[in-house]
Amino acid sequence: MQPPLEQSKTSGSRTRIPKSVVRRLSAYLRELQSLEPQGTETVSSSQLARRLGWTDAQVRKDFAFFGQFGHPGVGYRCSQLIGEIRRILATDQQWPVVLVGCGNLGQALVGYRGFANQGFVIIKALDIDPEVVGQQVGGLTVGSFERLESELAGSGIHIGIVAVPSASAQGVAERLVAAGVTGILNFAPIKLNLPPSAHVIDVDLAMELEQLSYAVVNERRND
Amino acid sequence: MQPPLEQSKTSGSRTRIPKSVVRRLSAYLRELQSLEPQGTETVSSSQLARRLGWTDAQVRKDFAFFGQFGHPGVGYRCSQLIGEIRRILATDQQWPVVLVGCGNLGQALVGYRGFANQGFVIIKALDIDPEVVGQQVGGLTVGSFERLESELAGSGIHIGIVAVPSASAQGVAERLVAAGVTGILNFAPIKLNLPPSAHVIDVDLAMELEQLSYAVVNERRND
DNA sequence: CGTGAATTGTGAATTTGGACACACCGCGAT
DNA sequence: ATCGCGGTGTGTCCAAATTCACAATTCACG
Repeated sequence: MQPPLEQSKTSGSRTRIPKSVVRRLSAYLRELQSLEPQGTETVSSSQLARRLGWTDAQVRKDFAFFGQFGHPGVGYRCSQLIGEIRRILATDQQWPVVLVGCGNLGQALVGYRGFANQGFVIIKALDIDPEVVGQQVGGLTVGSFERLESELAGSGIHIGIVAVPSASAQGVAERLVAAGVTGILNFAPIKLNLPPSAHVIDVDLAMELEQLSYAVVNERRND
Repeated sequence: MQPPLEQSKTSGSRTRIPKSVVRRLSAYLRELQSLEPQGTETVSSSQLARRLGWTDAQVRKDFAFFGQFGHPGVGYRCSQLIGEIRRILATDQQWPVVLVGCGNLGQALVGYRGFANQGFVIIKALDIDPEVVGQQVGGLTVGSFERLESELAGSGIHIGIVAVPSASAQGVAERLVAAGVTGILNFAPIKLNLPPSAHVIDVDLAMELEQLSYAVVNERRND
């Protein structure tokens, strides 16, 4: 039994938090956000679990990583829990985001309502193509990627979205990181090679379809 | 030691295959596809591992689920391995796909080159909005979702993409399943409730950004 | 044709993440 | 005020997945 040094869950719990837990946190948040407008005041771990297809213990364990949000005998108060999760995910603040690449996908992302709902606002859209620079996309004027550094100066932007062709993605990402972006959402189907200070999340849509085709062909009860 | 009953890895290995393995298979495929054009004939498990940030043992174990594709002392022949993986993922064939929802995102998806590269072709684009039905989107004429069943009749479509607002997603998905679609790529940020015969993969873009904001705020060495 | 270097495939060990079960806690009803 | 029910937080256990380590195999080269 170690002495209870600085291990009080409620503040800075230093037990490494698995990626999968943080991922589920987002899922809980979505579920709560769809529950609250229906007038649901409180929700129990087993209700949440049933809706998401997991176990109640899982739900409670996940929350326990970050503190004690529940009320024994009652469950979790939706609005409070939403607040807690947003605080954990750091979406209780607005995140300005830069988008690089205003092709089909990029343009769609600028107009995507789901981002703003969760606190992410694309405030800069950049492209390398002179034909595109200067045009209006969803209320934004496309800036020049070549002037990235000056475009970002003082903007407080730490998150960037890469929606450029595979061939350009690595270079774009490096330049973003050099300009102070530490989180990158990458839509190019290649593995970015960046310093460990940079956080990358890949969204490979073809990969998702591959998972589907595999699942469809191998009809089994293993989901 | 059990007798070698129908367990010859090479054909129908009946050891349940973890989802995560199939996911990595897609990643290997991308990496190989970017390697081959560079003239790389063979690749070793440790090379692949280094590029993807995993361990060599992991790479070999993953492949071992499906058979023995390697050549001791040599490694894996890229073109052969690509073929094997595509066969496993069932992307050695063309998959016709139906898209429902031709808003910003939907339109971008129709024009997305990455799909066709991996064998997925959106051959039907549908929408519920009479304003949109009949318009041209990336070479396709938008059809009416209301006529879903007749649109899909005899098309051999088993994969559908749901790119509609959250409120309509559940209904759309149910109707797709009823029309014979067994694999659904869902962009709506809600949990679809479907019979277990249906395979669903969720792509929640705001969730991905949440993972990023969490990572950016909690700068740790835990990725 | 034999030897050495390289690399696979895989059993064993280790780590990680998830399920179970239960003590404890509040609230509501009587 | 007390009792019982519903529900959380968590120690313990179990399963799954990752890493380790090594025998077996192939190719290159002399």
